[in-house]
Parts: sequence; C-alpha cells; structure tokens
Amino acid sequence: MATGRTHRPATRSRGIPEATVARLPLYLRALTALSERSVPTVSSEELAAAAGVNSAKLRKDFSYLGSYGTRGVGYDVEYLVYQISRELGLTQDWPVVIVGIGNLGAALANYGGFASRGFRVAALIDADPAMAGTPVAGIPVQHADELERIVSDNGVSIGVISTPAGAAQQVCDRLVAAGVTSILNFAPTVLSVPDGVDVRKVDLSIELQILAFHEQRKAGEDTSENAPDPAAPPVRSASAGRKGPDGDMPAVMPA
Amino acid sequence: MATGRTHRPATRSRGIPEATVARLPLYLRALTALSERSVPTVSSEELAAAAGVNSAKLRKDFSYLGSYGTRGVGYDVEYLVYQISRELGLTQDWPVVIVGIGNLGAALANYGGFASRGFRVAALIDADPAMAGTPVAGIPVQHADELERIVSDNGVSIGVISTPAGAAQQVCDRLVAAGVTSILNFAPTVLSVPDGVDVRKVDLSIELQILAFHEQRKAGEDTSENAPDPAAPPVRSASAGRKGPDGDMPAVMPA
DNA sequence: CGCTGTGAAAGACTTCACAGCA
DNA sequence: TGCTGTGAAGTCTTTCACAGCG
Repeated sequence: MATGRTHRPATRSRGIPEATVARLPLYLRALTALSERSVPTVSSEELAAAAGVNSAKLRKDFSYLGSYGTRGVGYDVEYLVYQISRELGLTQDWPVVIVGIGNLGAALANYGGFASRGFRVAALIDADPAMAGTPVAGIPVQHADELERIVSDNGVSIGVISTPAGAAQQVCDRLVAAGVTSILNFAPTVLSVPDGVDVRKVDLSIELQILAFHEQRKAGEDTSENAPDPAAPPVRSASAGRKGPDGDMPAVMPA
Repeated sequence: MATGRTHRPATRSRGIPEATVARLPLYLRALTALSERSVPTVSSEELAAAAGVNSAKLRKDFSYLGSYGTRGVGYDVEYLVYQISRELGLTQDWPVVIVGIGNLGAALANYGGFASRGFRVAALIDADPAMAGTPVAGIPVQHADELERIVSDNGVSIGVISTPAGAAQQVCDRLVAAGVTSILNFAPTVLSVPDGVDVRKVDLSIELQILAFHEQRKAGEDTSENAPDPAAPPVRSASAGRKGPDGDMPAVMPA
C-alpha cells in the first residue's frame, strides 16, 4: 500500500480499479520476458503463473482494459505489451529527478528498471556541495540550490526522494512548488502534500516488520501464544487509569 | 503492495487482518517519534494524522489488538509502543542476512531502520570473491560459499535478496534449504518457494509505473481524455502472425 | 474443444455513527 | 464531557463458474 493521502475518491481512474493498476507492472514485466524469448502468445494460466497471481484475477484485470485476448488461444504477447504500456503511460518519456544521493539514491540511479520503462533520470540532486559534479551512474550530481531550475527546465513531474527523513518534507515542498505532481518517497516519514499531488512510499523496514510478524506466528503456532518475555517492560503510565487487559505485561489476550 | 503469499486463506493470523498488520509498523514509527518527544498520550485523531491514516481506521486496527486506550483520554504512548512491538515480534532479536551487496545491498546494510527495530544484520553475502573481506557498513562481506554455514550458525530465519534478477531464484533456493523461512525480495523477479515460506517483494520500478499511470490521467483531465470507452478497444485487433523482434505495433499512437 | 470474458457470489477492508465508559 | 471501541453498512477486491466464441 502506498498512496499518500491525497484524499480523493481514489477510484477516479477511468474505471480501472487501483488493485488492477498495481498489478499491471507485474504483467508487463512477465510479458516483456516472454517477448524477449520471442514467445508469440500466452494463455491466462501461463502468464498468471509467470506473474505470480492466479488466472481468474488476471483475466478480470485484463477485462478492464478491453478484450485483448483470443478465445481458445490466449493473448498476443507483443500486442498486450503495447496495450499495457500505453495504459500505464509508459509510451511517453517521463523525466524524473532523484533527490538525496546516498547509498539508496545511488542504487536508484543505477537501477536499470527505470530506463527500460520509459523513465529517464533527468538529474541527481544532493545537498552536499562536496558531491556536486561527481558522476553517479554516469550522471553528475547537482546541488540542491538548482532544484527548482532543474525541475522547471526539464519539465519534471515525478520526483524521487531518498534523503534522510528529516529533510524529506522540505524537499517535497520544494519539488511540489516547482511543479512536481507525483512523488516516490523512500524516507521513513509521512509527507503532506496539497490535493492533486500523488505520493507513494516505500519503507524498507516496514516490509521486514511484516515478515517478522508472520515469522513469529510460525514459531509459536498453537502454543499458548506469546510467551516470550523479552526485556523492558512498558509501564510508565502517564496518567491515571491505563488499564490493559491486565496490569502491565499481559500474558493473555482479551478476546 | 508487496506480499507474495503462499496459497492460504490469509486468515491465519489470529484474527488480525493483513491490512492491519501492514499498518502496525506505520503506527509504531509515529509512536516512536512521540515517545522521543516524551509525549505521554495521544488521541486516535492525533496519532492517525501522524501516521497518515484516518482515525476510524486506526481505532479499528487497535481494536484487533485489544483495548489499549482510555476513553475520554486516548492512548498511552509507551504502552502502545510496547504492545505493537510485541505484536509484530520486534521484542525479540531477528538476525538477517543480506545477499547481493551492490548499491542496493549496501544501502540496506547502512539503513538505520533495521537495527532500531530489532533486526540485526548478521552477515553480508556476495558472490564476487573480490568483495570478500571488504567491510560495508562495518560488516565484512562474506563469500556466497559460506551462505549455508552462516544461516545455520546464526539461526537466521529472514533473508534479504538484493542480487540481480538472474541470481535471485537460486539464492532463494539456497536460503530456504538452509532454513530461512521469510524472504524480502528486491530482485525484479517472481520467486517460487515451498509452502510455509513467506516472500514479500519490493520493486522500485513498479511504484514508479503506478505513479506514471496516475500522472497520465492528470494530464488529460478535462480535456477529452483518450476516450478509451469501456467497450471499444483502440484498434488493431490481434490477428495471428504477430511476431518479430520489434514489430509494427505502434500504428495507433494516441495523444 | 480450449480458453477468454464476465455476471454473480463471497470475502476483505473501510467508513459510519453512536453506545458506553473514564 | 470527550474519546474509545465496535456493530452495521458500504465499498472494493477476489474468486467462482460458466456462457460464448474462435
């Protein structure tokens, strides 16, 4: 999940459900692989397996785009690649800027998946003057002072933020003021943006925490639930009645 | 969106919905920030704003964990931090290995959000012998030959894959064979794993593609739109024969 | 016959709105 | 009084299952 909070009905997208949109890139990746192997057609079953979803879902997804398959046969790979690309807006060129060229920013600059999907890294921006001029992934890093000019000169509408959390909101504000209307945020902070600006976020530690949750379940499957008594009891109730299910460290859960 | 769930009704987690689990880290982050500022209590309204969700959703989410709030007052910050940490399994230590120490792997190794959440980078592994011994983020990189031993010696149950796509499945298989049961995959490929192993994926370019989709919609808001009406596909029915490296597809470029 | 496309049913998630407790 | 906790309603998503076409 990632869309920021541009409180919009969220389903304005010409009838295509968000859940479907989120899967289109997956299908596209699988189709591109097939295309490179010169496979002419695929069935929903095969493509679904390659994309990691089930076939009913895939067919339903495609039905929102139109009827691009052939009954009894399957889908024409090249044709579908084109249709999905067009639907996603990848048939046009999207200049993007990456702000914050630390380890992560450098990784993003080097990431091949961008260029091959219609995204062009128009500029790398960092606040550290010492980095100015240094090329990363063949692109010279420019100083943050140039941000507004760069965005405007290149007609950038998508910005990537990979700065430390503390700088993210400020960078975001400047990007938006300069004309950016879509932001991909890697900083572990909630960005607030005006209406009409989309934010998606990727938080590396969140994914790991979700895994830990499930991992924990596996460990103590049917035993009496969380027994592990680690350290540091919470407590420190600030006001009068904080009344947990029982005192401080519940060993049982309320139903 | 990220999960690569193994076929399961998904309703295994002792009643806590997946959607709620995915938000717990968000709440935890916001609460940690409040805790650092020594704020004793928060209302659902305030916390929801800090986490970027709405308050009804937050209260509903917390209701799955138990009744940890105080009517008329709000939630005790420290107590909630503890309860959520425990629910997520972050009160225990999770050794993780990162396989593939390129730009991204290095960024992950340096990412502070791990250590502060109970995750400990037990080892960095790369297939390039030249990297062996070189420290990244203060941790020496070890050769891939050591993978099985490392996982086993450290009791690693969570693995992070940041290798190129081509190596991911193989690395995954080895991790799983060595005992890893949760995998965070950054490689742009679908991993297949046996039942009982969880995979979550993060694909940097997918997020960008979703943004492009919405960005494209903004461009043609009032102005006629592409007019892909629900029933009529854009043209060019896919008759047989379509193939060849790069064909004649774009005969109908819109916009 | 095989596979797509899709109504209809089931299920998951979100939002509403208010009872009830501190 | 003020805010939590939660049934109930509403919305979105997935799955089923089969009609219909090549």
